[in-house]
Amino acid sequence: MDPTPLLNYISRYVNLSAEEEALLVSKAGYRKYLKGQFVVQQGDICRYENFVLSGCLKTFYPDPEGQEHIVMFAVENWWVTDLGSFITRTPARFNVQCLENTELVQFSYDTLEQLYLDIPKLERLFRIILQKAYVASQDRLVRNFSLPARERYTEFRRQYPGIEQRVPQYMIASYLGITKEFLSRIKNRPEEES
Amino acid sequence: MDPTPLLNYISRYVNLSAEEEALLVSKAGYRKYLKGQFVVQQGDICRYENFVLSGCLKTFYPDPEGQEHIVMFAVENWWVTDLGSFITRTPARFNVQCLENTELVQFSYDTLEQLYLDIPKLERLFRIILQKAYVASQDRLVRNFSLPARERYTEFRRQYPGIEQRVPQYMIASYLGITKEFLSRIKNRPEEES
DNA sequence: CTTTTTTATTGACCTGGTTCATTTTCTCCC
DNA sequence: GGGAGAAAATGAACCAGGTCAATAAAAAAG
Repeated sequence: MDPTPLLNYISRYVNLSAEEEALLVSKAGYRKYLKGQFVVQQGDICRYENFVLSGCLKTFYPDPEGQEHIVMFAVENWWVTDLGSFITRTPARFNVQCLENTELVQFSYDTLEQLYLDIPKLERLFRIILQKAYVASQDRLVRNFSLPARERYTEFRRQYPGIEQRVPQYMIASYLGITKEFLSRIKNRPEEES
Repeated sequence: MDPTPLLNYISRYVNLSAEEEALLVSKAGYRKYLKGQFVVQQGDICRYENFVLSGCLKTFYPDPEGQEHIVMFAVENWWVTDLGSFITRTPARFNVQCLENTELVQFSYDTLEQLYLDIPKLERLFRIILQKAYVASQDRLVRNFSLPARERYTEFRRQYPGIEQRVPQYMIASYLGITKEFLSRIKNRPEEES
């Protein structure tokens, strides 16, 4: 595998020495998945924090009535895992599935904990990443409360310009929290202006 | 001020030496607010990360139509700030207002950045706190998508048993993303069973 | 190219939750 | 205690978005 994308990504937040980079890479796992394969399966304990080198994945959750709700998409340079399961060693509530053939860098729980001790800068790295992720999650919550579906869709396209071309429309509807039928109507009955 | 609650809280996640604790406390600000006062005001740059020693606050956001949406409540032992504003030094999108007389421990941006350098364990502390906050935020997102209002309300009472007694009902409705009228109906038309 | 399967569109009807207006109940302060 | 303002309850009309069912279009398989 080529760890360059991961190291480039990290260097945006902290400066690792050459030795630290080497250590990190030596502890990193690498795995290829085919389209359709599950990286995390609901009910299992989620073993890895995953960095996406290439490909595209969805994190989703079947609700009590069996409807699938997509929590997030992940593409190149994103982290993806069931964080709740990963940090508490409890059964995953989400599934993570590949929507394309995908290459991941993987860090197991124990490896990552050891890396935090060996390279304290990683604490800083993940602190910063998590700050951003938390703010993004709050933003999304706010949008879901205060914007109607049509505007959430517009917002989605602004924020994830690439993804709409890569995933089917019914998954975008699920991400937005509406039905595929309603999203179809939104697209085909464009904004009647006053 | 008595920093004991803060130190107790921190000790749940990392072990600080006596010197580190002393340094932390020496850098901590302390401030009392009266019921109704604003700790963060939308449009200002949010200057502090705040730890609640006593009292109760709401973080809220007026949507384009002027409706108030409550993003979170904070009580004793919670952190509260507009994190997006705080970390990026940009105007706050949220307001944070006291619902009771409130005592806060405050860390300014520069102070906290310096503390991260002086006490690297704080990177770990906040990394762990943010992991939990992020997971909680994702959970809430999922609940908002997949549960009807009545069950979200039940869930809210399970998760925040104290708060319902401390804040007016219309604020809980706002937190749940429904109107005060509808919450009133939910409470007074109890779950018709089959 | 043709068949099969997966996605997307469209229509008719339905419902959870909103809006607005009115009334009742709670607080709390003089 | 009594009165004023805030909070909660209630009723009636309404709407954003959902459900179900039936095509149509596109993609994948052969």
